[in-house]
Amino acid sequence: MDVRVEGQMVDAPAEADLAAVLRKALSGKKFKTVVAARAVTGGESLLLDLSASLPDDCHELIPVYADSPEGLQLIRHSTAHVLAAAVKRLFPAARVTIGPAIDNGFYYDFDVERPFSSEDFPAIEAEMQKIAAAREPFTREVLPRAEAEARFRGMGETYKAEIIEGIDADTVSLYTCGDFTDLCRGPHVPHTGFAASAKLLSVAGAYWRGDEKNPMLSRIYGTAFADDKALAAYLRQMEEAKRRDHRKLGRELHLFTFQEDVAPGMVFWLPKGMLVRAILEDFWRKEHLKRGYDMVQGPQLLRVETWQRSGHYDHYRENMYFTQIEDDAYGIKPMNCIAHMLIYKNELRSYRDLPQRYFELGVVHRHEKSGVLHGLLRVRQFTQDDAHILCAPDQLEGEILDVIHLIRDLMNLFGFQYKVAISTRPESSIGTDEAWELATGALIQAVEKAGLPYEINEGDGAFYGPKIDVRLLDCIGREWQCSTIQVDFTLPDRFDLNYVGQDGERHRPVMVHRAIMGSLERFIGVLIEQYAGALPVWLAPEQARLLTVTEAGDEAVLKLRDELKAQGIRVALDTRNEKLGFKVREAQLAKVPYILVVGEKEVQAGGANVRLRNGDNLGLKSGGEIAALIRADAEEPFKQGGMRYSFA
RNA sequence: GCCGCCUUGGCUCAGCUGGUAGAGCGGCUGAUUCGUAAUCAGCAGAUCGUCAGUUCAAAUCUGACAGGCGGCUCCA
Repeated sequence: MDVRVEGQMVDAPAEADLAAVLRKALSGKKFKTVVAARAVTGGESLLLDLSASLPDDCHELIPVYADSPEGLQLIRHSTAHVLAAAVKRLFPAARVTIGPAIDNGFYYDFDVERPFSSEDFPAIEAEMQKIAAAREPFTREVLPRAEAEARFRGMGETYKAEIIEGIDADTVSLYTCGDFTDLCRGPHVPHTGFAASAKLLSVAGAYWRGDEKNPMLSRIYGTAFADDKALAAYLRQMEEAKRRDHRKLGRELHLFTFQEDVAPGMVFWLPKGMLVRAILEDFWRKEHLKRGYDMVQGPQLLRVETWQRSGHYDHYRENMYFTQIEDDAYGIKPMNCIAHMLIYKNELRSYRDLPQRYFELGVVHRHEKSGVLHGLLRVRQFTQDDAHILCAPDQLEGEILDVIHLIRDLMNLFGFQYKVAISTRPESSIGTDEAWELATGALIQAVEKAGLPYEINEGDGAFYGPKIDVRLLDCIGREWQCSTIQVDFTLPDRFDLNYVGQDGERHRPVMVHRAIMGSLERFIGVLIEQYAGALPVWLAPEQARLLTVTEAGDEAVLKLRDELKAQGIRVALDTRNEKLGFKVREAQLAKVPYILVVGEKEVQAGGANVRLRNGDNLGLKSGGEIAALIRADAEEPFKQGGMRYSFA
């Protein structure tokens, strides 16, 4: 039969394996880098081992190369097997569990008496190298389920046996490389030689099947590439990413600090960081006013009875801080919604008043478990750009759409890549089926109307309603939730919110909880990493720094400073008795966008020599020109989007 | 909260198998007036996270606690 391979037709004998077919079409050099192949039959293509025999109705074979994304995933998955094989040789008592490929690498979880530490890596890596050098073939066998289960039980591999119990099929496949056999769906690379460019990265505890109630396993993370060069490049890139870490940059740029012994998980904003925050807040308040929100502010402490009524006391107590004042118990707010509802309830509302959109930069406290704190990205006290929209049911979709547009505009302003997910009804939840259906439908319709790609997270919604979540990435690719939109039919009920409809009857409003930046702390943290500390000019705490060459420039520089300040430019002076190179270096490391040098020439001509933080030199410019330049630069990001910000 | 690792001056880090601490940057003082990523010199600054224990002797060993880092779980 004839099979197409990369454009050429190959005659494939019956019962040929994929490797034999590919070898006919590809040069020897090329063939060596093939790790698997996709067999195209009819409309679909199946990823198969090279040792698999050619499916009957296959008319095309697509080779999967080692350095392709799919090939890398296979290499990493196979390398996880090699890791497990090495561990079993060195620690025969270890029981294996699962070991998948993940983004940028793989992991394998083991049940061991003594958890692994990174000190075990050299020995394990050496053993892996030995296995790789032996180029052991990965061989596949298919067994009836019961037989496979018995075999793993016989080996004492109880976790594997447990996995097989859960598999809904008559047969399962096993893969063997050297002396190690693992339950695995496959496919795998042809031999262990493809696991040669691997490195173990870290150890971690992980619960069996991700459940806190299950035993803690010892997980080893690693990564693997097609060759050593690619591996080295990746490791260098990771080093580079660490330089963007907002915790490091926050310290170096004097933006914020933590005093762990005084207030763990709570930020001390330093003057420069607070200035960034203040600008961001100012912009954001104005944007909300433009979009029809009203600013409100509720109290920080509410009496405990209120939290009991809202359900927070039952469902959220472990995350709350409480305090006792005289004879009364108070809870510090972990959310802003209750106060906003009480503000709504302060007056009798008509359908004509809807929607009511209450906006608050609300400071909330949540007692997060100690192990989860992470710089600005996970804290215990944070400020939400929170709003609660109370509307009639038929206004719901339009309101959600407006919120999505606001999210889109903000993300575009900063050039963030983001992921959207819709979370549906969880098992333990309250409310009627109709309400859930209506709310979920409204969310999906709105997201589709806005043209955003999204995924569905089944059963991941809040207990009172479904939600849209938007996640941003930090510098090493971890996802952090920022925006969230939640539809809530329950709390308006619990607090007996009403509006008088056209019919003169009382009706229940729907509440949309939404935050766009999510938490200002987290958002600024991601922002710092996104820009590697070099914030856009409109947010830069110090937009320009004037440097003198000698003290002969002192007088001129003061005049220039005042001129720029009068134009609303945030400008600082460096008239220290240091060499120019030293001052330029410090300004550049401080990521000041405009470095303005005043020496003898500039004193004569008036103005300053303009250097940008990327090293470009724009030459001599007058004070007026410089101010115009900086303002134009500050306004640049706002040109495309639907937003404006006036620089007063 | 759970698992592993870590915790030495403001920052980054040395300190080997136990004999009561070092450097660079930064700070201060002085000299230098020097044109686009580091001018030179001097000085100050740490009971080595906390509390116990082992020891003649602990930054170094043991334990508990606190905090941090990487994960798990959770979440904005």
